[in-house]
Amino acid sequence: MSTQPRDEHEYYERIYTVVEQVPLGKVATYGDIAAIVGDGCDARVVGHALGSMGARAATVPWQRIINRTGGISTSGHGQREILEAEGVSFDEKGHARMDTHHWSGPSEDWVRAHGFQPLPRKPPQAQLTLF
DNA sequence: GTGATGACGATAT
DNA sequence: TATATCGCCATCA
Repeated sequence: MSTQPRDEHEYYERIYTVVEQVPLGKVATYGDIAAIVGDGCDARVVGHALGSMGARAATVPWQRIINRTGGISTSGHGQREILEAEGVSFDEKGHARMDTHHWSGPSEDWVRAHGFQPLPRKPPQAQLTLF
């Protein structure tokens, strides 16, 4: 089989499923969602998926997905206001406090149950002034 | 099948 | 830390 048996539409569905796992008051980056979905999924694909779901937006917390800089990539959708209503704090520069509201990722049990990939976190001591 | 686009990420300066 | 440039992959024309 050169081509994969799964439907192309399921590729986006997979992304929506992961995004729905983001709890209230938490935010995740496009890269994080892509990493969990795996299968070569990238941050750009996640952005397109969220913009192409249409009616699915009513059930998918797309507003909790922001770029790696903690800024809002969208405009005219009041995404920042929604996040503030969710309890997410923003910096004076318009950047969300990723250090406080960054989603730790889904439970490994959930990930394994759905056949997804764990969230590969970067080494924490790399930016800590461990002296 | 090729080229261009896009709700991005990482690295370099 | 912010800006600039390249790279990444899927979808559309």
